[in-house]
Amino acid sequence: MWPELPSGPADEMPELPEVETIRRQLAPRIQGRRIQDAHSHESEKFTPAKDAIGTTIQGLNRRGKYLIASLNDGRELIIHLGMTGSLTISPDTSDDPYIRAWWHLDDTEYLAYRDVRRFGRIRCVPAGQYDTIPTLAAQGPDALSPEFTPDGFYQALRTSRRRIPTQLLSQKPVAGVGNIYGTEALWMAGIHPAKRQISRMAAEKLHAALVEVLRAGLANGGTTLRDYRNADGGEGSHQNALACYGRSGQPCLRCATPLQHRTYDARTLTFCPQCQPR
DNA sequence: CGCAGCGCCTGAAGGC
DNA sequence: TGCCTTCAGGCGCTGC
Repeated sequence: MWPELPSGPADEMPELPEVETIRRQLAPRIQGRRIQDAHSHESEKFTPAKDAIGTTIQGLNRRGKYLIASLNDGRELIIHLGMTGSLTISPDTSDDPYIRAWWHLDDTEYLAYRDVRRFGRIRCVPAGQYDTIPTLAAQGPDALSPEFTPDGFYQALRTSRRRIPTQLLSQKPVAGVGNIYGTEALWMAGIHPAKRQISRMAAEKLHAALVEVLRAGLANGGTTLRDYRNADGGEGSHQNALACYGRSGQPCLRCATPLQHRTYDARTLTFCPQCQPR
């Protein structure tokens, strides 16, 4: 018998590969469509969904984990999926109690936002005006953009004395990374999650690992451990490719040492004590 | 201005 | 069986 996994099946949150998968599926289906009507949960996290009524969607972009729909009146509809958010297109509004918002497109279909835990949020702002969305305004280059460079990444990591995983989750050195892909990249790069400073060479390895693991996650359509579904309701398959996240107690795929997990800054990090020395 | 600490949420899982 | 507690965690906000 393997030792127990960390309590319960791990949750997952939509990170860059999951959000980009959804974006690619939705973009051609909502572009050019008019939002005839909209509805939302009463929470102020979601009521801005209704601010987009009467506009036409011109395109759907993404920055980090934020989906950004450009509207024809110069504003943008911004959607963050939080931990359990999903977006699907359906011919009608269902009685699903976890639908927190929907937009009626051209009197034909509905774009539905489902979020069990309500950690996501929706905003409607003048294009590019993100001062009321602090994480979006302050986040670093998107991990799959050309602006994400090894040198810029190293310099960004140098400016903070927080632990490396905490810096990654802040979205400041790079945008789009969450606990799953961050854990995988740290394992790939051989960096212990308690570290606060790393060398230029280690930063370059981590940069390459992040790009590699996020591209792999995207190629696999995202990671579905429990909640994540893409815009067609389908599951990703990258959970089958995870080498470290959720594998505490199981042997490291490189050196067979049992992986360990520990809480740093209120987040569970799994790592190999042999391959990721302090 | 960086950052620590807290709150938001709910279902799942463990304890008794 | 069922009630109660704990856990998970991205991000916004507050205050040091």
